[in-house]
Amino acid sequence: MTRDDILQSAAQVFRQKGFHGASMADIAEAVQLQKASLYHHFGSKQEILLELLDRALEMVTERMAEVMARELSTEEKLRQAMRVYLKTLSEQGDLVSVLLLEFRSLEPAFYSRHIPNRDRFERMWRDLIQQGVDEGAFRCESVSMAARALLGAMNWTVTWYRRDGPMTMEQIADSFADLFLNGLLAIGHS
Amino acid sequence: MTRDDILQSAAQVFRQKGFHGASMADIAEAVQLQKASLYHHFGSKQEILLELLDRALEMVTERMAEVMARELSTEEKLRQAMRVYLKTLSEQGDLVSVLLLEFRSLEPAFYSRHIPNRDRFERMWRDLIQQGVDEGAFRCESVSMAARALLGAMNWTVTWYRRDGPMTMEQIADSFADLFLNGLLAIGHS
DNA sequence: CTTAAACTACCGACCGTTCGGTAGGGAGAG
DNA sequence: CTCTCCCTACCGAACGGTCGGTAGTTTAAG
Repeated sequence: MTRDDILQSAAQVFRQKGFHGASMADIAEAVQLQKASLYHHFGSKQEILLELLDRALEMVTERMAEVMARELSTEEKLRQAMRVYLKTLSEQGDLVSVLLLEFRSLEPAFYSRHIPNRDRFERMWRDLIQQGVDEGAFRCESVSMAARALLGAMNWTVTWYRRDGPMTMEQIADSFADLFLNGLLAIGHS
Repeated sequence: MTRDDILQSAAQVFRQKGFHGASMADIAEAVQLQKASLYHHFGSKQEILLELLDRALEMVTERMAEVMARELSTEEKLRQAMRVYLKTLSEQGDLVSVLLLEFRSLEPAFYSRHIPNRDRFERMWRDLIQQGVDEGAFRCESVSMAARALLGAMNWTVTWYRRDGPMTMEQIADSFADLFLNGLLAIGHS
């Protein structure tokens, strides 16, 4: 059993039961180990959560940066960013769910160290939108509110998306992108 | 101490620590009672959560229905619905946070009884958007995806909104409404 | 022989919950 | 007016069980 195996099982258990609702015994059972054996690999339950959050955030940030570096129109970049992020959310559902839903369970010390990374990821989205506004491709009152609406809609999918549902994450991403780019109104705007 | 006092404090504690992270002793302390005394008013910790969720959902559904009944254009109705929902979210932050974030802590039996009410609330939003499409005022590929994007953006505010932040919930609501109605693109759509 | 990784056995603390009991305030009978 | 009875609200103490975490031992591979 490797560190990674434990993390993967822990993410699964945390997603199902929540951090406080899941016990070390639950994690141990999921990874087919005795509870005490977990402490050979990790110092504490908190440490498992912290590493999960770090890894998850690093992953989504990395993938986002990769999209940002592409040579594309801002509109297309936004579309692809949404597609990549939501695809990550479906492929690494356990990991990202923990990132989005359980980071409030971090102890204050770890929590405050986690926040800056989180902000960095959110800023990438703000910057992307801001770039569109600067170019004249986008138009919106508040860039930060637009970014938060966008991220909110996408993040919230962890609460209802099922892999065996009627739509794939790519379809959902395209649907969201159309909505955010064109809006609901049938007539063009002034 | 009334049942309501306990519920209010419980919502506050659940929001801060999560359902599983909060103990009956925490709730008792918040309402200045011994934890044994809580069992005079409620049968179990689960029962407190259940009643909180029921009340919260009933409240937002009621307010939403009130807006739906107004004689307005569909666009204006959507704007007002968003304003009312987000205002509720800021005024009853504890209650709605528990509704949105802790309902997964319900035991399966209660959970399945809760779901239909939840669906009923979400359907109101879908119906509102569908009405706009039928009238020709709105245009979107998938009504249910639009509703979920809308609700996701709004629900996610519980994770970042602070009452002492730079924007009021009304401003945020208007900002979100403009974004969802007009979209990001600067040029009119085809 | 060493060392990493797993085990069994256990700890004190805390969990949700229950129990027996009490303070105080009406309600009804005499 | 008072005595009895009951009721609501609450409390201190304790219950069985589970929690995160530790100590010490065995296993297995290099």
